[in-house]
Amino acid sequence: MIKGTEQKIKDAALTVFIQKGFANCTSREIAREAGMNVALVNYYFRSKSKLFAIIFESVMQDFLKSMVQVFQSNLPFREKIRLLIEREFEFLSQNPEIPNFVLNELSRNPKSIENLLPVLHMVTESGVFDEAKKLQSQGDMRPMDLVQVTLLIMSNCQYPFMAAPLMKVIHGIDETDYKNHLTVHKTHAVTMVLGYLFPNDHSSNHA
Amino acid sequence: MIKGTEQKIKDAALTVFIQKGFANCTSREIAREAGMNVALVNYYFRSKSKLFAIIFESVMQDFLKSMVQVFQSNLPFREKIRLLIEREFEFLSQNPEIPNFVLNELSRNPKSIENLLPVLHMVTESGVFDEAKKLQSQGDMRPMDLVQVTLLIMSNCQYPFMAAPLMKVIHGIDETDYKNHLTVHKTHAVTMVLGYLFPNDHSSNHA
DNA sequence: TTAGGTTTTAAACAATTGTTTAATTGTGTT
DNA sequence: AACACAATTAAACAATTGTTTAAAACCTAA
Repeated sequence: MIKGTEQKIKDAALTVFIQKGFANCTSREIAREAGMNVALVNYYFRSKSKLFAIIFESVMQDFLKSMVQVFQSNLPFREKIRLLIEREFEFLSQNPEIPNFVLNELSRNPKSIENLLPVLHMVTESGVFDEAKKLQSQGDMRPMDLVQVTLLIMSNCQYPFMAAPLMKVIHGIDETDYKNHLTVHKTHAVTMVLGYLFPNDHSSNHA
Repeated sequence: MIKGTEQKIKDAALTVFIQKGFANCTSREIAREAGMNVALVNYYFRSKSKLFAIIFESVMQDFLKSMVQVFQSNLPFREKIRLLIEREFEFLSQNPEIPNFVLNELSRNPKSIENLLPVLHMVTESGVFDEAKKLQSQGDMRPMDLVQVTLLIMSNCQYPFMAAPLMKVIHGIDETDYKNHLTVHKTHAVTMVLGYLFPNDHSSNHA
């Protein structure tokens, strides 16, 4: 299939923005990556900032919608968490720079998330939070604030990908080695998080 | 005490670099923060890059030396881990932007860590890794690669601070609320990680 | 074919960047 | 006081930035 000019620019922008961040790249760099003139980028997207906003929002939408999809499934809560973690590892294996990209932008410009509030509400409205609270009141899940639950899950999924350069140099290993460690790490993350959230269920507490 | 010009520049650079990153700030911004002329910054540090390198290395040294200090103590291994996590939370409470700062720079310029290899070796030479391996062979610690152990610890310490802007917007809470969640989260991190690393020791497995 | 429009380009714009120059101020020594 | 040297500044430099302009190339329909 042939890609139109607009899509070519979006693809190039995604590549460059994610790799170098907003401030650390130039309009001309994006144009070059897309194989065209600088002016044409602005002809389609008015400005570097507007182009960035579009890319950022599309990345966030993909990310959040994948989460919501898991939450809306009719799996038991415990399996939702497991699936969420496994999916996250899969996704991040192919897009390891996305967490950094998102967090950087949010700290650079906290308002950038405003247009995404509707998508964010889909998470709340999916009912996962209520589901968790119910399990907690039944004693089937460790009682703790859901902010902590979110943190436990995302910490153990996202950080290992974000910290790749640091880990490689600390342990003196290369890219391939580290990727192998990451696939192993997925099972640890699943076992540990589930084991902590559901301390009464010993079916998969110990590897 | 009176601060000399050179130190004033370093302080200003630390503030600005950490807050905005290398690419997203200007030499003039640093000079203004230090209350002086742009040329004076270069008079003392030759260039923006050289100044950044100095700041980066000093931040990393503080960070790593604090780790080594824990490792060199004569606490039992389990307590070293606990102390490490607690110290990390303390440190990050007052310097929450440092992980982002470090990881960004490492991905922007992987060579920036080269001058720090000697300090990095202090971690290896502290003997923690051997200590862990010994405990594992004795069956006192869950058998797993030490890369994974490092990851488990750092994920659950650093990510919660890095993801503050994202978490605040996902759960619709403000800075104060989130800080409270972070202090609670420390106990979860300690309990979960220790419980996972030492599954046979039930003394503090369940909160 | 040609007229009217869209798409693409080269060139220019003003603003900002990191860095340097040359002059000014300050400080301490003789 | 006069000199020498360090510290500080204002001004300028060339390069790069995001953005705009005006012309060229392309397309489509009559």
